[in-house]
Amino acid sequence: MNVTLRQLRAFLALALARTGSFTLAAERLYITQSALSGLIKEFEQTLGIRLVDRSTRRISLTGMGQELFPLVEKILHDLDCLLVNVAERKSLKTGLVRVAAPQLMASTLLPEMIASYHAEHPDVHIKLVDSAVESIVSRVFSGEVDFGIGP
Amino acid sequence: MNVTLRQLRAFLALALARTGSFTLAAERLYITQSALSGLIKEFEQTLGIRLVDRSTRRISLTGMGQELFPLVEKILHDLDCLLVNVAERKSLKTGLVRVAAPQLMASTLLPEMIASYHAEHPDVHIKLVDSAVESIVSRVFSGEVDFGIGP
DNA sequence: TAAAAATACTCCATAGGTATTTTAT
DNA sequence: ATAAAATACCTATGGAGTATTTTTA
Repeated sequence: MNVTLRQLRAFLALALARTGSFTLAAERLYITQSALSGLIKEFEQTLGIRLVDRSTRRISLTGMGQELFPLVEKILHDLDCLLVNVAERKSLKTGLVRVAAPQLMASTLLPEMIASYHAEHPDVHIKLVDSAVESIVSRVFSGEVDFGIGP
Repeated sequence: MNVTLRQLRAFLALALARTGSFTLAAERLYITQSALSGLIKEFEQTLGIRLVDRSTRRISLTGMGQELFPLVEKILHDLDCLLVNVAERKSLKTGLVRVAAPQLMASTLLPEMIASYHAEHPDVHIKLVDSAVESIVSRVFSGEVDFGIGP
């Protein structure tokens, strides 16, 4: 058997559960005690070493379990950071950007710029708002547009 | 769907495959091209972003794929280090240790020491080799024992 | 047109749940 | 005696393979 992320997350939840209980840790993972028991058993078998001392009243990590805990925590933390990072970067590549510009500019310079930008970032939609020069700033401040272009 | 280690390893193998081919990368993972294709597809769907530009002649990572690559590599590297580490520590907690000692010591001091050590490390077996004082060193050098104790 | 990726489909392994048994206090 | 972990068993999901289709240089 190979180590899986599910096993690592199970171990981490168990190690973090200050209550020291399979049942409690399982609830936090939204799985049953039975499933958590199985995951920890798998993990221990894969490593070939016992990580948790069980008793019916309270559980605690073995020496090896305590050594492993911060390392596993770091790996999962790194992974979660990576996933969040991707999600954030992705959000920069999609969505809607609203631009206020004077009508002359909106009909001459901008279409070409928008077209080339669209080629690079096809999932970003751009909404052009024709504005009198003197109202551009107020539209930005009001939040009606994301930014404005003026002379 | 959740990210899995298999998906991460698949992505890493593909990114590392300088040949730029699903088929080749799949072989290194000892899975079929079909399975690798599925894993990458899953991974991309989970992240909601494309990581690999495919063509029938050559594949390459997208911008996001290139950013992700070193991060994924690090996480998997950390994990593999952790597993090796456990294996090494485990080997310190099992196995056989051979000790050469003079008969007097072997029958007086050592039994108690061995007993208390055994309580801590039940999987380490200790073999006592009675030796004349003058032969202890040579037994160590010959590799017949792991270490010797003498006056 | 040929080489490579994607897909359809099938089978089996495994994950997780429920119900029950075992264990330790 | 009781509370908690382990286990037995069942079902459903998913992973990987084979065979086929689609794609693009």
